[in-house]
This record gives sequence, structure tokens and C-alpha cells, in this order.
Amino acid sequence: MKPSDILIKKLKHHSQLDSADVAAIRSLECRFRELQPGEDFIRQGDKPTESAIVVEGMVARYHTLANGGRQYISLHLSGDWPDAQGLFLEEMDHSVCAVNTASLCAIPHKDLICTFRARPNVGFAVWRETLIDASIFREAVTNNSSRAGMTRLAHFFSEIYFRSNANGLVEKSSCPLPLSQMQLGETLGMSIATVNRHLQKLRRSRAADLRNGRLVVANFPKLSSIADFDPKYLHLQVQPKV
Amino acid sequence: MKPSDILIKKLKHHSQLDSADVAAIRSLECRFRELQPGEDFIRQGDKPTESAIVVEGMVARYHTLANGGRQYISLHLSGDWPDAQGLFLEEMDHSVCAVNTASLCAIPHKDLICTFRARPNVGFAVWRETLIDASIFREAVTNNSSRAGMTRLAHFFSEIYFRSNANGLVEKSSCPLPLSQMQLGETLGMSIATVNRHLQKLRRSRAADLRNGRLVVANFPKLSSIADFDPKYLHLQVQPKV
DNA sequence: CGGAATGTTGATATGCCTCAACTAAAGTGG
DNA sequence: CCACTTTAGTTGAGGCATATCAACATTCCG
Repeated sequence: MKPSDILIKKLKHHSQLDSADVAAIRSLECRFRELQPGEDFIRQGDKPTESAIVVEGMVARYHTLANGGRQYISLHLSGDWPDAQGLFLEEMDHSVCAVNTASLCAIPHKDLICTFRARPNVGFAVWRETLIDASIFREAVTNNSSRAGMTRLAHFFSEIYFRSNANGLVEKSSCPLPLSQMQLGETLGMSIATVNRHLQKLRRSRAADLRNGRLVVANFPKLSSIADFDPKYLHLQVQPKV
Repeated sequence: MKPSDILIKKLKHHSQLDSADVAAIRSLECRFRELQPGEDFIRQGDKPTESAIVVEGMVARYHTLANGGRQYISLHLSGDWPDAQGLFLEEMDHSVCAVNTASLCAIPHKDLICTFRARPNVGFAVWRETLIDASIFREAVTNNSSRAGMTRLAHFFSEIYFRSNANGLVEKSSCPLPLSQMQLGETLGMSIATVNRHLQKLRRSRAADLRNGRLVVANFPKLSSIADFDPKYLHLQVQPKV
């Protein structure tokens, strides 16, 4: 599948595009880039000149803290647009790195903006994409601020599983999630020990488990109910087959 | 000052608008609405048809939790656009309420979108505004997830003070912040008791204090340093006079 | 095969939550 | 205008969840 087709498919999840819009997207030139696990795509402080779509693998946004630590903000799957947030910003306020081996496809901002001028609907679709991103950030605020450890972990898993399903990445009730427990902790704002203990509890409850870089969801309804998960904030239509 | 002028001023903080753009914004019809303290402007689940600009007072976004509790996501000052996030979303994933008495000015989505089609630059400016919002959400994730209580409170105060200053709301080293300690707790993900204790410590340190609905910042550099605050994520140019 | 990264477990410490009592301030009605 | 009620702020005691630290097991990788 061509990168632009991945993108078109994603945008069509929530937006109407006519054939001219689709053609405009297809005609965008894009620069391929393969990243090694942990490699940065763009850093806090950089001035972005292009935006990238994830073609394969998983990519993460993160903040670097004063003490050198990391706070992961969001994860991005194939078809996601992890730095559309930089489209109209002078300077990156966060970094974007590959979690596992990932390939991205970068489109210059000027080409994008040119397309948005010519075909406002394409701009609106990408704008909507950035708004859904923002909605995911809001949910992360709520999740990390007001849910107990166990619920928080389960909520995070529910979201990843739900989004992976929408992106066609679920196979045999599991999806890729190549995070270490350390990284999980840096995502959820808890220590590695706590992550480990909650993870074991979740495993024993037979709702979900994280094994070999994959999230295995044995019982999604159970997981969602532990998680207090309501997918409305994802603004998607596709529901996982229970 | 006309509502559209407040908006134009805000957008010009970060975007270039030519005279035709300004004229297009000025020509938008807007419906005034006054809200009582605590009153909702729009609720989670509603289907938004218009977007509002804060003219006066303070407005907040929040999530309603399963247990009936609240998580405040962000605060909005005069000139802010607290539900631009709903512009391209079918259904609100959060609510927006007035914190104190507030007046808003609501513009129908269809008029806005029409303007964006005619004058892409206006759309890009508003888009940028929503991206700055998203950047503030990201910082809230980091603040609430990985900073200790004291630092977290100080960071929140620093942000409000900095943004208020950019919006011309600072007078004699203080700005409006009509939140109860309860609401502060629901913003920062801590209990009211903890908020109270940290607040007192901050007061004793003579960096900042919250009195009579105003945030009084006696020593902004000190507050920022307690807060580990770096305003880059706000993507503004205006710095408070120290 | 050796070393590094990751995961697991236990012991201890501590920050924060919960609850409860109390004070202070603000709003309300007689 | 005062008495009453309500709301917000303050303080203390106790307990729990989570952080921290340390040891050890396991897996991964060169």
C-alpha cells in the first residue's frame, strides 16, 4: 500500500473526501525515512519544515524533563500523523521518536499548505485529525490525573487496542505494543515497580497481558470495564469485534 | 472592544493576517451569551454547531468521570477559543463551563468554515490556535503525571500568569484566577487537603499566593524556578515584565 | 559465553488521600 | 441588620498506594 493510501484511508475514517481531494493527496511527494528503535525523528526545539505519516512501526511523542527524565505523551500507529501538531508551529515543544523500527514518510509543509489552499476539504480533514489527537491528549490528562493505577493501565491498554483495531492492526486478539515497562511507566506517570505489579494483576485477571512486545487482550469487555473506558473521545466509528 | 477585535488581536500574536483577512473576521456575525458561575456552555455528548470566543471572564474545559467527579482540562481567558476543538468534531468529548461570570460570543460553524474556504489564512490562524491549545494539553499531561505536588501547583500558576500577561490581564503583579481549592485539585489531580498545604507553602515562600479569586505573583522568577516552567510550549512572544 | 537491558520481588519510606473536626467567610431570609 | 445556613478554607490523625532502593532472575544480544 502506498503511504498516501494509508493516509487517505485514515482520513476517510472521519472525513468526506471527493475524488479531486484524493487525487491531490496522492500527488504529494513524500520522503521516506526509516528509524531505528529509540531514534528521534524530530527534537524539542527543532523548527519543523515537514510533517510525517507513520507507514510502519510505532512512534511516540515525548517531553524531556528538567531532571533528564521522559514523559511520553502519545503513541502513534501506522496511518497516524505524529507531527501534524508541528504544521503551524514555529518550534517543536516536544520530540518524536521511534519506539520500534519504524518507517515514516515526510511531506514538506509548504506542499501541504499549498494543497490545503487549493482543496480546503483536505485541510479540514487533516485539521480534524489534529483535533482528534488533541482529544487523545485530553483523555491522557484525565487518565493520568484522576484514575487509580490499575484503571490507568487498563485504560491505556484499551485505547491502544481500540485504535489498533481501527487501523487494522489487531490479529488474534492482540496488537503490537513494543514498550518496555520503563516506558509504560514514563507514559502513565508511575514507577516501573508499580507498572510491574499492576501488569501482573491484570495478567492474573485474564483480561489482558503484555508479552513479547504485543498487547494480548483476552477479554476486551472486561478490560474496558476495569479501565472505565469509553471510546467516544477517539471520534472513530470502528468497534473491535468482541 | 468588539469581540472580533479581541480575536484578531489574539490571532495576531502568532499569525500574519492581511487586511482582507481582518475584514473577513470582522464581518462574522456572532451571538452573545452571558454565563453564570459554574454554568455549562456546552456538554459532553452535545453536537456543536457553533464555536465561542471568551469575551470576559474565565471558562474551563472538563471531563466528567464515571464516579461523577470532574477533571478540569484547561482554563480559558478573554480572547481564547475554548471550543474551537469542536469545530470539526461530531460530538463533544468534554464539557465547557464558566468559572466565574463570563460572556462569550458564538459563531456558527458554517460561517466559520465558509470564511476558511474563502480566506485560507484565517483558517490557518485558527488552526494554529487549536494547535497551541493542544500543546497546552500536552504540558498538562506532563505536569500532572511527572511533577511533584508543589512543582505541579507552581507550574500551573506560572502558566496562568504568563498567559494572562500575554492577554493583558495582569495588573500589579496579579491576575484573575477565580478557582476554589476544590477546583484546583480537580485540575491538578490532587486532593483538596494537598492543594491547601502546598498553597500555604507557596505563600510562605513569598513566590505566589491565591487570594480573593486572584493569583498574586510576588516573585515570578522564583515561581518559575519552583515550577520548572519553560514557556516555549505556549508559542507566544510576550514575556511578563519581571 | 558474557554483559547489558529488562523484568520480578521484597523491604522500607513517604507523599498523598481520606475522614473528620473546626474556623472563616459569604450568602440568605426574617 | 442580624441570625442562620451554606460554602470554602484549615488542620490533624491515620492509613494506603506508590516511590525508592536493592537484590535477584530472566531474556536479549553481541
